[in-house]
Amino acid sequence: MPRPKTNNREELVAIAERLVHREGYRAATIAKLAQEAGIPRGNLYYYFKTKEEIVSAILQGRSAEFQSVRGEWEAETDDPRELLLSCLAWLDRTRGSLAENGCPIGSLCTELNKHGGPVAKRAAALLSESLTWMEKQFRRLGRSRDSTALALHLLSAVQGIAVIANTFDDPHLVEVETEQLRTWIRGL
Amino acid sequence: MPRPKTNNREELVAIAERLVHREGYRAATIAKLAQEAGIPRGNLYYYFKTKEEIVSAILQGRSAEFQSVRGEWEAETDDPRELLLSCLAWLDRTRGSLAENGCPIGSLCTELNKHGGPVAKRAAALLSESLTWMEKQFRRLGRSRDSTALALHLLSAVQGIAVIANTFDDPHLVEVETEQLRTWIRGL
DNA sequence: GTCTATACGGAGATAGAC
DNA sequence: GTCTATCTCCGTATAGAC
Repeated sequence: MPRPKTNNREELVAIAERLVHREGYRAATIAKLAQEAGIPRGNLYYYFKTKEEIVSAILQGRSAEFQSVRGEWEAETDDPRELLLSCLAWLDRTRGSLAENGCPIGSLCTELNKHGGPVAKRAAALLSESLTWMEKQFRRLGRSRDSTALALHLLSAVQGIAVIANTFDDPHLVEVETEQLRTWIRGL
Repeated sequence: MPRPKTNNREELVAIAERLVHREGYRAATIAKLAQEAGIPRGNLYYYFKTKEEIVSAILQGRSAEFQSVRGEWEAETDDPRELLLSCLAWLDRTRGSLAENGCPIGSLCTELNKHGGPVAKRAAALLSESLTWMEKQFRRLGRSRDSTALALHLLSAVQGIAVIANTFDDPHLVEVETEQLRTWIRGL
């Protein structure tokens, strides 16, 4: 019998998600995670065999989350231009978080690529999903010739402004850049 | 008498620069640095009191390096558009390094901002210098009204493509994005 | 399932001989 | 100036009582 299931694992992943976003993979230690969850260190190893397994669970959660968000946009409109603008609106709404801790995927990719290992590829796959989605919208906009390049430009801009806004700790920069990107998308 | 001065300190900074670029601040340990330099761990503390002091020296070096590079561009031309294109040419030339290890400044900013501390601000100052320089060129191009936004867009694009190319370990992506940015600059 | 105790390695940093 | 030895703390992970 599964029972009400206090499902601690999911709660732990949620806490780890925030912790890793705030401090990065290396700095987000097992000790800190256990402390924030209010459980002893050793207990975590009942749910996760290794630290990498935790980050793996986080990435899986993020992937589902983004898929869900894109699903919501697509439920509202079918127009590719509107979909890309929805993406920009989302970027603008998350500016506070971006300025405070950077992009939860991008900063993780940057860190994990230096550290190496198999998790790095899983993180990269998340960005790849975004890229593919954007590419599809540009194609549907009639830009099948340069859809790859346009998607690259957009994802690049999103990741770039996340780095800059985080570096200068200034959410307003996201607003400014979003407005420029909006104008660009509208003019295509 | 200063003497021929084997000036080990500068050599150590150069080695640390590469190590930190390759592995990041936290992963670039004193032990690895000492090993790559071929000296014992404890010896490093004769030249640098703390690890932060090493990164501080690296940042100082990078700042001088970028100033020097911009100086070279300005020695070749006075035209602001050409100067911005020089910047893009440099971006394109460094694509191998960017794909392999990311932007040496941007990735450091991302990491140090999470770790906090006074060095984070010194790293941010480096990006600020680039931003100011770009802004100046856009102003001289006759775009004084939106020079700040345009500079933000350019620096953002540079940082963004560095993240993406590094994530996918693909220098070609830098070429593609550079070409788009070139077209953008030419059309201004 | 939950917790305590601890193994074991590696981090930054210091003391002091040479 | 250079090197060895070592201190102290913290990292992941495990063993095993309850």
